Amino acid sequence: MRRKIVTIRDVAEQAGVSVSTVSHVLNGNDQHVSSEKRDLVLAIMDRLKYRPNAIARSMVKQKTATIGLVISEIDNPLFVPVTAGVEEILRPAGYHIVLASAPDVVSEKQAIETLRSQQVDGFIFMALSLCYPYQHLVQLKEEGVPFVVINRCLQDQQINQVSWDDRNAAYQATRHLLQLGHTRIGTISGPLLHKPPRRSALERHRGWLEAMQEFQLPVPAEWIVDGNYTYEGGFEAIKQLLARVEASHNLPGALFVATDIMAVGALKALNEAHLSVPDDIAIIAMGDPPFAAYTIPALSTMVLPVPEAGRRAARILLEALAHGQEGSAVQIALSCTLQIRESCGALKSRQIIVS
Amino acid sequence: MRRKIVTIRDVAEQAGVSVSTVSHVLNGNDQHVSSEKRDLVLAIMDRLKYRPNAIARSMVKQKTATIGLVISEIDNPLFVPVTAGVEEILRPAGYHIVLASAPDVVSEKQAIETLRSQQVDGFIFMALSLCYPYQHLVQLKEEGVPFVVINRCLQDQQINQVSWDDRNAAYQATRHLLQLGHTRIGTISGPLLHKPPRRSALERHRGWLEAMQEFQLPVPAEWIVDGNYTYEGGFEAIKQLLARVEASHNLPGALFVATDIMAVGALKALNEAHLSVPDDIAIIAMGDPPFAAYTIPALSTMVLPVPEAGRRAARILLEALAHGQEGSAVQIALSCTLQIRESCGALKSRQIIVS
DNA sequence: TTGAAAGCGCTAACAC
DNA sequence: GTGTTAGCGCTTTCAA
Repeated sequence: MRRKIVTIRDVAEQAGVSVSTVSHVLNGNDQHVSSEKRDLVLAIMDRLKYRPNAIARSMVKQKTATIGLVISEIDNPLFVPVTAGVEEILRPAGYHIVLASAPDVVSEKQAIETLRSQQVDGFIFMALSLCYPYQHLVQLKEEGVPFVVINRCLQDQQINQVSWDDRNAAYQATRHLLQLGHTRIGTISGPLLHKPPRRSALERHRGWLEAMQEFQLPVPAEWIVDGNYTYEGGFEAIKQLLARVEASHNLPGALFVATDIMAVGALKALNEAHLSVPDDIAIIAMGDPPFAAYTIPALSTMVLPVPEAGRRAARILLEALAHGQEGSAVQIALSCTLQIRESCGALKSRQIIVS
Repeated sequence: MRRKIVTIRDVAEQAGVSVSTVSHVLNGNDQHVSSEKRDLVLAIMDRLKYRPNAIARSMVKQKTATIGLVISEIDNPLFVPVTAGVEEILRPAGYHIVLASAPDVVSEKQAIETLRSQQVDGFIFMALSLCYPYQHLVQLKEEGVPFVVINRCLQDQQINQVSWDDRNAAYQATRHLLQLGHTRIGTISGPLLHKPPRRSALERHRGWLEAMQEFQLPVPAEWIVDGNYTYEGGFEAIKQLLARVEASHNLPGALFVATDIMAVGALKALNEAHLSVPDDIAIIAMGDPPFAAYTIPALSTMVLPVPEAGRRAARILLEALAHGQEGSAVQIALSCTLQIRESCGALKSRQIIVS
């Protein structure tokens, strides 16, 4: 990369000491070096603009102080805050992050291979909640490579995992609607029929359902519509809902929408239909990306603690890196908090739960 | 990283050949190896689950096939599409990307140091358009390290740069408003008074001004308000504009808003003031992040070709990596295209330009 | 406290 | 074609 590479040997020569002495001051092994020599060496390094070669060091130490962060969808809004959380913990610990995006299992395997040949010390996998096969992860584990997995659907108790408690969050979201006095609550769900299944979509749907059933509220099939986790899906979901109830005029008074982006699409379709949110239909969503606060009306939503997931994952990994993997795996489900904005409106007259 | 590391020597031993033969098949130097031996070696590699050590290879080859991507703001919406564009070009060329976020000059210098000690082969710098000092970049250049800079404010003709033609884009945006028949056009600008200056804010403002002056249209000071490139800034800008014209009722009929996020804030404030977009005020913005299509009304905007900037930067870098830096630097200003959606409405009765 | 020397896993002359 | 060997820049015993 540079014309003339300054090596530890050049420094040693200039300073009139041996390479091992230079190496010692480089690594802060002060007990092995007299302070005069140390200062001298430091001065020479400075003068020569010596830059230690991390590659060479990694080769002998058999570790690189870098970890691989493999992301299933680089344009997922969760990606940036997770990365930020991971960085926040890993950087002060002296680790670097190398990123790989791997939209499917095949490219994930490839990414793992590549990163391993780059000698990363461990991995964090950040996924959609897709229930992919994960045999290769089990194998990674068996080979003794430390890693942790965020937001993935896998049953293995031996694998470090952090995720969100989607079911409970959806339950709480629905309860919020109930507390506001709503009883006619429909849902725009994530892709319930997707193959492979999407854990979060299933769990969120289940949370909504449980809340409804707990209060013995009707959940007509026409109020359940799949929005496929996209803006367009949310938009179409409303169109479809409206078409379904056209004859019956049986419109729900509120909607639990499984992601904010679908809620934004729903808002658009509702607006086109001249239906007001929250007056005609209240909406609560989940996720809380930046834009959730910027819609008209601003979205009430369950906030996923995304950076926290990154931090937790990083800490778990650091622990594994330091003390080996021998302990049993860590499994964490982070809980979400309610962020009340405008899309659910105020208390309605009759209220079925008080809590 | 693994208990027992399989090396090229193990493979050679098992196959009963020399390490150089193994190395040759590893590097696809087929002309130097008989096909029987090659197949044998390949089989052994497979059996032993041999994984080449990229670190060791880089050490001897004096290059790592990785480039450093340093980003000034990781949560800038431009970041992901730029990265995607860079990846698209670099990956097929066999390069890896290591990411560093460096919000200020100091951490940028640090990031450069760190990445250089990791022996990256080159850099791409992706910036806000801040006019930071860039002495360290000049020095990088002098040391012969190839790099290219995206969206940065620097005058050096010797440095590879790709950016957007902000001035012209703003000019075109304003012309769109003019063509629609607007003549009373205000602006919500980026931070014009920021230190260090922000090139894009200045240029966009200038583009608007030039269009207005070209048609000798009035640009009253009360129609120019600083929105600081944020949602909140856009929101407050409208509040302020409304306050300023409260007495005179001298409201502009259209607004050139320098970024979409400010436009979203403006939409909110306008909505609160019961002013309709585009009927009372037309809005055109710049940037075109995903949410620009999702607002109500959807934003007409000048789209910055962000992935293209990433691709260009990557290609320039690849070129420099392959053939050295001896040629003069490449400087590209990408032009933006108009995306018409809803926020400007339809043609008004009288129209001052036809083109 | 200091230094000499043996590698880390791989490539690339250079011999054969 | 194939093998031998000298490093790449650094850390780390082990002696001195």
